[in-house]
Amino acid sequence: MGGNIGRSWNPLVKKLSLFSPLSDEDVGLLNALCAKEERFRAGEIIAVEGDAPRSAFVVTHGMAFRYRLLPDGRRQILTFLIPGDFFDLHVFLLKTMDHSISTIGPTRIAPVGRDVVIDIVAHHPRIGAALWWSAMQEEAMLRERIVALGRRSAPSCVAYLLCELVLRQRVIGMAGDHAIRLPLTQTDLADALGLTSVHVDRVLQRFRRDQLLTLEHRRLNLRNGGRLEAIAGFMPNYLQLNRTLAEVIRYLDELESARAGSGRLEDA
Amino acid sequence: MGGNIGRSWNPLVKKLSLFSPLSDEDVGLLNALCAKEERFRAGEIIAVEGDAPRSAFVVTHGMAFRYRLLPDGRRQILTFLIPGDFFDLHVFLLKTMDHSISTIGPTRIAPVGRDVVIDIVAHHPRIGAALWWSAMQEEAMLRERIVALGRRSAPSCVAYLLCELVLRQRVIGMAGDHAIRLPLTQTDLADALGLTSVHVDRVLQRFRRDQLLTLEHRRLNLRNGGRLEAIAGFMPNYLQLNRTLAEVIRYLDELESARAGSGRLEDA
DNA sequence: CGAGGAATTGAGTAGGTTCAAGGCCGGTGG
DNA sequence: CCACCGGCCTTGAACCTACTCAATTCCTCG
Repeated sequence: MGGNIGRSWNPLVKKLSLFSPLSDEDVGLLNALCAKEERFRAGEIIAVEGDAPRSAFVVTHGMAFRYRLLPDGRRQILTFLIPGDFFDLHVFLLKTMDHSISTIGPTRIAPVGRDVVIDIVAHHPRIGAALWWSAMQEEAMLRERIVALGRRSAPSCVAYLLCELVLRQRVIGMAGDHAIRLPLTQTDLADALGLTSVHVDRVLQRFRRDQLLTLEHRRLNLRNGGRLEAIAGFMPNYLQLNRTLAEVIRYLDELESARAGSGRLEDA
Repeated sequence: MGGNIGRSWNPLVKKLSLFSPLSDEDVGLLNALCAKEERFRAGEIIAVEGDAPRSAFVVTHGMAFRYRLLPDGRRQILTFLIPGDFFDLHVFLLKTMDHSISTIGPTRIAPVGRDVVIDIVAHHPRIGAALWWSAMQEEAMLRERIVALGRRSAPSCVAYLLCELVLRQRVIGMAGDHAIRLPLTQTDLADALGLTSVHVDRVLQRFRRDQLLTLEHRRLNLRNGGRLEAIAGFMPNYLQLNRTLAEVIRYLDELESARAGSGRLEDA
């Protein structure tokens, strides 16, 4: 599955491979990137709203989330970041962060300087394409969240978020078929879904009563994933996990030829 | 007001200039792009969820929106697209649309083929950078919407959306200080904010009673914009309209040198 | 073993929905 | 120019989902 150079399993490689066929060199580079990880303890704030962004990041272990705090102290969690997520690539374009980032449990994150990003995109088009695809995926998740917050009931929202987290962890090989790590507190779930922790609790209780899932020791066990997806109205296609190799290759070839023709290529 | 080729005012140029200093050649190219516009009548569907995306687009006149329909017929509007918005640049990366796009009033949109996009990015780094920045801006708007839907009251939501639309139109020179075109129906607003048209109506009535705004002939008049922003908790910084020339230039120079050094550059 | 955050419970409340009906345009055709 | 039509806005009353507040229990970690 993921492995390579050393002996290590690398969620970033695993994720990007889904989209783009990576060369051994590519894989080596990604492993090297992830090797320079920094450790953060639980609940540590990595980036603060208003700061200038410093670098891009790759999550290698643990979990983090983007969030905004409102003046009255309420919090809205925007996205969860799990191992394999390579984010804030646009670091040099934005002047200030419009949100903060914090860890959930103990987490390891590898900062990636802008020069490295530039090098990757310049010399490793397959990684570049895969990163771009992964940014599209994150944007699609934002849209999906808007649909959930806007038009779904609380049970449906909760179910949807759990389904998304399960699928994302499955993709990077971190999920058994029926269980994932879920270090989230009910308050975290609530803040991600625009609900109250009290209400999230009641929803989860009902899910348990209905034999849909169990939660214990920071693990989520799915007892009836199908039914949960039905409640969520979960349509995983928005994660765009259905790429075919042929198309990717064709795209990359186009990149190459355009590059030969002139100079640079690729972009948002 | 709308014209093109020759001497005309171009909302795309206006918008991108905010970020990146464009050469005359750049401007010419953008004008040419916008000249090949197609006309759509009110309520016409431009792209359907599930389809393969065909090309990128620039809105030149009118207004459109991205949306999703749920199985039960409910609708969630994701973003509004106004003149100057250049969107779906990632067209070649995604296999299927995860949402649909439709016009509101009569609207003109210029399709931009992938080869043109590639050419722009390859030969016009300033436009490329500006487009990338504009994509970041769209993503920031998605995040802001999540915050609104998740943690703000209905009046606050409505006020926020109006403030955003006013500011966006102002940026492209389509707003007087106190009035903008607003061809949206109350149902549209409701579907964008996860509310009911009935409730949106009551909120707007209250705004009018409080002398905050008036709505007539598809125009929104602000009577007390400051107070409206206060109700919205509107912090326009997320639109990243505060770039300074120096930074942009520095970034572009880096693009140039990296390009010289190798081949391509730039990316998601 | 103790402490503090997290989960749970209950009762009362409120913001927003639902349903249904009526009124107001603006556009269209005679 | 007027009458008609359909979509949109407006209104009211009943309802319900999810919130608030506060107290209690449960865990987990030190």
